[in-house]
Amino acid sequence: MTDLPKAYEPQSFEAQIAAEWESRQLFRADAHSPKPPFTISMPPPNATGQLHVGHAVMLALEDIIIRWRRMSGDEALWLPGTDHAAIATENVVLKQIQEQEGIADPRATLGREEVLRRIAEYVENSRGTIRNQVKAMGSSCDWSRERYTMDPALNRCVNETFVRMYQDGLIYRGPRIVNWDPNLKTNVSDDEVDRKEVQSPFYTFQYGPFQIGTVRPETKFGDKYVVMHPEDARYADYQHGDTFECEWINGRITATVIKDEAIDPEFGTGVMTITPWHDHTDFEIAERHGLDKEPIIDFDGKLLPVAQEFAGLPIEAARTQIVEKLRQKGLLVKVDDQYTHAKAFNSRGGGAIEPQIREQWFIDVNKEIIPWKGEHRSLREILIDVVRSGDIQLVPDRFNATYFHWVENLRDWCISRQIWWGHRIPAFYQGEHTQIATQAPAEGNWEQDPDTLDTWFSSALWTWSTLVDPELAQEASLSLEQILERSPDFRKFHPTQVMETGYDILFFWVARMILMTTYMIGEVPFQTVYLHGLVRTRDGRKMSKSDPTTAIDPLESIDEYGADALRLALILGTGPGQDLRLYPEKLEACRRFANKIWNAGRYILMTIPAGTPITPPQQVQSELAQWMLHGLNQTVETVQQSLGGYRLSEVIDTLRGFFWGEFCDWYLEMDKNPQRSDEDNQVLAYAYTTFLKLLHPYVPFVTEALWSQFGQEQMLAVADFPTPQAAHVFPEAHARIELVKESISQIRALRDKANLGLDKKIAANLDSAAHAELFRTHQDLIVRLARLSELNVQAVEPAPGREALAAYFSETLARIDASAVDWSKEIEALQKKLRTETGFLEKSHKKLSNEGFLAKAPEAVVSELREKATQAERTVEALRQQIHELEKLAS
RNA sequence: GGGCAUGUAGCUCAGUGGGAGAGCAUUCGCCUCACACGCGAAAGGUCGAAGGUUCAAUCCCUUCCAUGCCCACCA
Repeated sequence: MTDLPKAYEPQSFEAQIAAEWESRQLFRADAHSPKPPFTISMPPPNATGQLHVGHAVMLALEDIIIRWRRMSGDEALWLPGTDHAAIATENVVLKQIQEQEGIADPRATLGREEVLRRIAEYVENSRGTIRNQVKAMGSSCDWSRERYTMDPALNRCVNETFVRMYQDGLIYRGPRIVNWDPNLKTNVSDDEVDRKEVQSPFYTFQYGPFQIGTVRPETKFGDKYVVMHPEDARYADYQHGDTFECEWINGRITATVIKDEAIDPEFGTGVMTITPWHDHTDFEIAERHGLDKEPIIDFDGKLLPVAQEFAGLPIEAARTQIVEKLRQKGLLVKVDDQYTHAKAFNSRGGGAIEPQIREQWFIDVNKEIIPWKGEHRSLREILIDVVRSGDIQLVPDRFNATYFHWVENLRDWCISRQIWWGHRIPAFYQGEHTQIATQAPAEGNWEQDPDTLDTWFSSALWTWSTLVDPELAQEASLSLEQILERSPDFRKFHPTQVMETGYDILFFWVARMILMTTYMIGEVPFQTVYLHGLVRTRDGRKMSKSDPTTAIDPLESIDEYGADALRLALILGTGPGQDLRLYPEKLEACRRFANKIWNAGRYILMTIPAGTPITPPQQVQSELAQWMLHGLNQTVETVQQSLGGYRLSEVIDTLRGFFWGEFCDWYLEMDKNPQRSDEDNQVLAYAYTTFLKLLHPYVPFVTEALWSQFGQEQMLAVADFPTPQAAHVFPEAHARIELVKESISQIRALRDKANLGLDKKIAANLDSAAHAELFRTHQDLIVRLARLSELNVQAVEPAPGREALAAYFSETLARIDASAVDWSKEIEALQKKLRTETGFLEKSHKKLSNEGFLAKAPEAVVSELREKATQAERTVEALRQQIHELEKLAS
């Protein structure tokens, strides 16, 4: 019946199946469908990027969820897209121009328009790459709705958002200290700053009557404030506001004493001078006391004229010279070369951060003006409320604590960047005048703000800006409300159901989507946030793209093991929020599972007649079939429960265990019977195709390939997900077959030992009452399995059943040469078993004579323990006898 | 300094208030007509340590030890 190739070779069919899904438009969502919506917005990978293993995890998880919901009858939309990744992209392209064309400063040489054209060109080329890579993973997203954070429609949303926030007074412009990167010549947000431990000399200088500590002497020119803790007894003689004259780097200065609690009296001398222009803490102290601020370093990282003889020097060079000058003046008290401290770096590929004060745009997170649940709340309060109230659920929920902590310490968000690639700030200037508008004023000579918005500003709108109708978004006459109102996608698919992303961008992105969406739309962007962990190497190192010795390339893995195997490997053995280790052996094991699915399918297709229905059989006579259906039914139930709780690894564990361990290893083996009835065939086809459906969200390719052999018109991707069948509950049959399995396993173990010449008790075991009963009722199954389990087929065959098996074993025993056997090991093993068994027995007896236990434990537990204890007694007795006999043999 | 995790078989990890589980690796026996990417069997664990709650703890509570991550203005 089948034309399937013999061997499982995923490379030979995966691409074909993906193309088939696409040409049939199976993943295209219908905004007018009556079905309930289920939406996932794909976290947009950087448009310039290559698919890396972190993306692969994201794609696997989301595809599983969306396929499951689609098959379960939801109108499923998984919306893909890419992010323009402002700083990272601009940086890459500028570097490329520098290296390939030898242009030292491309921005100055080429101008804004040309640079933007080049970046756009570069992005256009690489967007296609990532799209194909996403498809290779088997992702069932709706490509007809693909979006890009720089789409015109999204730009409209960005501008509308900016303008409304400005009008509400939530966006303001002002001079603030920012994290300036002199390398990339832009500032970055607090969250984009990485701190690394570095060792740099810690200097102590004489500053008037005080000794002050610093690692940054080069900023100290303008220092005319000396700060200490108000409670510090050592400096009680000095009052806040006292002034004194002292000798400093470039001559005498007048200094003022400031008392502030930000100072740690334990650190250094408990006294420091401040440089408000170039340090966050100092800036805050200066703000508190209304102190002067003065720039010392320019935006290129060089000293300003205030440094006099040092002006124009870069920081590092200036530092040593200044220290030398102070030493000569006798003001250097000591140097600690071993000092380590956390220095700030730009995590977006830049260098050291040099804080600067600049005019920047900010979002005010504390202004309580937003109508929310009948009150006026601030952005920060709403952020807390939606998670606390359960409107948004974090999975796993332990991230609540970190989330609240972050929100509580949230400062105003600096949204302007001094780069060109991105959404340009919709602020227009004409002399003294400023206009904030979605479009440049028609009249007059207005100049737009040169800065662009933080990438996260536009991605914060992702869930809803991607659902606005792109054409409506171009209608300048329509308001944003009207556009949203008339966009069918937005009305149908927002809010989304699940946001799935790495826990490392909970703050960058997830929190900001909540912030912007609740403000603009008045509803949450998503209901559930599923957070996945980092991918690590076998020994726990973080997999890094730039380090080829640690990174596993998903595309190479797909080539070698298939996309199905990769998906499984990224899911198995991991919970939400848990880091995951990936290594070749794991991929190999997952490939073997796919191979097992393949071969089981081939066997079934080869042995059932063409046209066998895959519908659930109505009447099932055979006990074996009943056992199968019962187990399958339980599996479906478990799977449904686990999926509902997003315990995605548990699901595949259950499925693999039951499919491989029960269906293949027992059912298919016991089923190997030349005279199979129609009923048997139908059960087989039904059970197997049910597995295909259950497994499909995890391994879409191999299941779809096999499904295609069952003569169904509909593709598996849109088949109905299995639900428990009330008619398939057969507890008695289930219990009996389980007993058969257990007995057979025992017989196999005994047979192995007999071959080793180590057991004298086989005949006795075979004669035990329980086994005798089973042999009588299940001869046929046992014989079939005997044939397949390396038991001596000839011996069993013409007279099947217990007698033949017993004869076989007696014969084996007769062949054993007692004198050649070392019994001591076997005796030891048996004694160990005896010890654990008696241990359990003692424990059970103690429990059973405990009144508290009898009174408080559930009845089922008590009776179960009684049974087990009785059984244990028998086992103990049997073990004693065996040991006794072996000891006799040994002597 | 605050916060959050983790510690279970040699390795990677599931799991549960009622005699410890999977995959890989190991040992032994099998090329059995779906699959050697396989089949059968075995071995391997004071479930990090010590207390407490409970009739009963690997699981709940406390403390400790180890490991990792996040946040924070220590100049």
